[in-house]
Amino acid sequence: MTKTQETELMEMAKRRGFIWPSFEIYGGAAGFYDFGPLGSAMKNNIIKKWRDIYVCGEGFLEIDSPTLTPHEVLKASGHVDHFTDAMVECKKCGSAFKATDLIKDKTGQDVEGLGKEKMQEVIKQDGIRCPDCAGEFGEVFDFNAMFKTAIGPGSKRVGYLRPETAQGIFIDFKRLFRHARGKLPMGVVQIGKGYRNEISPRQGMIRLREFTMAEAEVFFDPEDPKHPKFSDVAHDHLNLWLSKDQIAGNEKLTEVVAETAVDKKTICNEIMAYYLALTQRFLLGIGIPPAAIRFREQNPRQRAHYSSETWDAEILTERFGWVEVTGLAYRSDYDLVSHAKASGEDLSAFIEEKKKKVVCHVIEPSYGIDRPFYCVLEHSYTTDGKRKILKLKKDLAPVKVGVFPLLNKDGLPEKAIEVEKALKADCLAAEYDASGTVGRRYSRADEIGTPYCVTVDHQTLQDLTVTIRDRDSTKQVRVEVHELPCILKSLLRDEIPFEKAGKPI
RNA sequence: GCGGCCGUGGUCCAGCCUGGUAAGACCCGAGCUUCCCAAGCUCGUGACGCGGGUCCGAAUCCCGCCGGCCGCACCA
Repeated sequence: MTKTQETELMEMAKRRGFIWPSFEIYGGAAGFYDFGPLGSAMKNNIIKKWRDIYVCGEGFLEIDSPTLTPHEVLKASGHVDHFTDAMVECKKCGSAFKATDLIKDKTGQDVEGLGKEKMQEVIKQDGIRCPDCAGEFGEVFDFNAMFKTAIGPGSKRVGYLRPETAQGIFIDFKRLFRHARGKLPMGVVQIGKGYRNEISPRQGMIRLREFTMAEAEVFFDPEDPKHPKFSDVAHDHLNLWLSKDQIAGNEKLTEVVAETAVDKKTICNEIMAYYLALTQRFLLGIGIPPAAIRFREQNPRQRAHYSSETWDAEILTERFGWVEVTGLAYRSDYDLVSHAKASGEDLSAFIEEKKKKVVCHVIEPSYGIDRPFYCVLEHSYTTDGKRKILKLKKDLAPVKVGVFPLLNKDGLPEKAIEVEKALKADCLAAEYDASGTVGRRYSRADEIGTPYCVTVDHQTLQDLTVTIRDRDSTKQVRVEVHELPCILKSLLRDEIPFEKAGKPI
C-alpha cells in the first residue's frame, strides 16, 4: 500500500460511512471516532466472528457489566494506584517526564513504587533539571489514566469509567463458577467499551480514549495448566518475537509450533499457547495475512501490574508499523486474591477431584476491536488498474449483495426492488441501487467490499433469472430468482465455488 | 504538554503573501441517454473550525480557543 492508497482508503472510509471523527460539528475531539453505518455493520461482523470463536466454539460464558465502576473495585484491582504514572513537568519549557524513568536515568536509583514524596525528594536533593532546557521541575504528580466521576447526585462516592472489562468478570466470579457448575477450566468473556484518558491521542483509530474491547478470562487450576483441546492447535505455527531479541535490538522472529513452544517453556503453558494459536486463527479469519502477524513477548518493565507473562499479538500495517491488537496476559491469581481480600468474600474454587479449594489462576486474552478494524481495512484495500476493491472477507462485508436494474425503464427497477425485498426478507444485507449506470454501481459496490451484485435485466422478465456478479473476478453467472437467496447464502459461506453457482456468462 | 505545519461544499483541494463575499476535480441528486463494469449531455444541492479585534469591507491581517498532521514526550 502506497501513501496515495492510504490517503484514498481514509477518504473512502470517511466518504462512504465507515468511520467519522466524533463531535465533528463542535470541532471534534481527539481520541474518539464514530462508526458510520457501514463501519458499524463491519464492526459488528468482526465482533460476531470473535463471539463465534469464544462463545460458540469454546463455550465461554458471556456477561455484560457496567462500564461505570465504583472506586473500591478499581482500588482493589490496583488500577487506582497503578494505572497511573508519576509525572513531572518542567516549569520552563513544559516538557513532561515519567518521574521514575527520569530519576533512573539521572541517578540510577530505582524509585518504582516509592511514592511521590520520595521522588520529589530525590529530584530536589540530586538537583535534577529538565533534560531538554535545564529548567526547574514542578511538583511530582500522579497522572491516572482513568476517567473519574461521581456516582449519585452530590455524592462523595467516586467512580471511574472502567479501563478494562475484565474487572466485571472477576467481581462475578462466585456466581459464574456456580453457573458453570464448578467446572474448570472456565472461560468467561465480556465485550464492551473501555476508557483510557490518553495524554495525547494520535494515530487516528490506533490510540483512542474510548474503545471496544473483547476480553476473555480463562480460570484454571494452577497445578493443571493443560488445555483439553490443545491437540487441535499443537501444530499451528507461531511467529514469536522474544523478549531477549527485543532487548538485543534484534528484529528476528522465532517460528515455532505451539507444542514445541510449550515443551521448551518459551510459552509458559498449554493454556497460554492455545490462546495464542486461537488469536492467530481469529486474525487470519478476519483477513490478516500470516506474514503480518507476530507475537511479541513483553519484557518485565513493559508488563502491567497484574501480569507475570504477556504476549502481544501484533499486526503489521503500512501506516503505523506493527500495531498491538491483542494482549495475552498471565494474570495469575492477582485479581481474585485482591478482590477476595478487599471484599472479604471467598473467591476460591472447590475442585471436586482434589477435594480442596484453590484460587484459580487466570490467563487473559484481551482483544481490541477498533485496531483490528483499521488493520482489516488497510489489508483489504486494493487498487488494481482503475478498480478500487475492498477485498473484505465475505462475512465482514457490511453489505452482502447489491441489487441493480440493468436499466431504469421497462419495469426493471420494480422487479429489482422485488428481488431486494425478497433477499432482505431472508436476512441478507441487500442494497438496491439504481443511480447512474450499472458499471458505476458495480464500482461503488467494489469500493465498500460488497461480495456479490445481482442484476435484473430484460431476460429476467422473460424467464425469471438474474445475474450474480463476483466482486473479485467480475465474472457472472445466471441463476433463477427463486433460488437466489439460497445460492447467495451458500456463496457467502464458501460452500460452493462461484462458477458452480449458476450458468456462467 | 512543547515545537513546526495546517483547518475552505460529501471528498481532495485553489484562493490567503498583495483584504473587495469563493474556483476546480471527484462524489452526490434530478433528468436525457444507456441491454453489464466509474462513458456522455443538461440541470442542481452544497463550504471559508469557533470567538474576538482591525477595517467602509476579512477565507485573506492580528489575538485567543478548539481540532488535525509530523517530531519530542507519554502509551500501565
